Amino acid sequence: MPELPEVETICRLLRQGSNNHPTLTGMRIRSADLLWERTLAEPTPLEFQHRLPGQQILDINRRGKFLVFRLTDDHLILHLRMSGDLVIEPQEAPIPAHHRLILYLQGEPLRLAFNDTRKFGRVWLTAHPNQVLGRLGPEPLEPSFTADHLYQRLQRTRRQIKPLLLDQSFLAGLGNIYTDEALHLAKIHPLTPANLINPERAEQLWSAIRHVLQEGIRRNGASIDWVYRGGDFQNYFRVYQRTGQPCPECGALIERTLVGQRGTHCCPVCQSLPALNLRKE
DNA sequence: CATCAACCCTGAGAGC
DNA sequence: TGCTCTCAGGGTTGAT
Repeated sequence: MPELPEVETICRLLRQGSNNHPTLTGMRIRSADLLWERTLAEPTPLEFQHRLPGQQILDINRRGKFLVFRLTDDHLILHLRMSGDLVIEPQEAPIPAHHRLILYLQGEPLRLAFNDTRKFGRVWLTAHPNQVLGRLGPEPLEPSFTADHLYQRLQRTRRQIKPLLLDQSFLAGLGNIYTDEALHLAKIHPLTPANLINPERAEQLWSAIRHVLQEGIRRNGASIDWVYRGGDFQNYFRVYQRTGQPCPECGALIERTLVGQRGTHCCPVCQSLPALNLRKE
């Protein structure tokens, strides 16, 4: 479940380097080893092998939950989906289970590996990154994403707020964890129709979204289930995976329901639905 | 336009 | 112990 904060954490690690490895920026890709073909969304494996070697990594950025490597001629774009991770390791190390794509680097005895247990992750090599990223909604942490901007967008639809926030074309970067956390912080029920959220509540939601994302980044993301990347935001969840435990605000027991086929955690007291049945016309 | 189900996958956990 | 079953999860696609 890498969401925006987890992808941002990985992005910074690759860009800035760590005790164990230097920055990837400026390095050249020597060769690629594609171990699971379906990981590659485009182009064909043959063209990928032909085009990638020799290209230099000019820049590493994040857009929504996508990692974007700007290369000499192309953009290398990765989506980690459920279980993906990127690791830098010695080029001669044994190849762990679930490695799907390995990029060997020039001039350093290192490789960059895409590990993805569930095989949902995808990689694109393209000269036209907008064809992959173009439908994404605004970046929630950008200054241009204001509370009023959010309110205006909420007004345009009657969709339930939780599935709407998960829709990457509405807003880029939220997944199940941070959506549940943000809705609880803003005291909004996940089924609330978006256009019933007034400017005041919209501002609370805007603030909550940015707060949980910034906290997630500050804690280096959340490590849950079998995916561990060193983050500890999971220790600060207010509702996510806390079914039956007390709400940090009011002490009522957190409930788990399904909303748009997604496991959803919320406080039955803090997050109440507007009285829809009283609405006329 | 909004909602829903199926699909892609694996491993963890439950039930037997 | 070891088998089988169910389920979670993001995003895409197609149906209602």
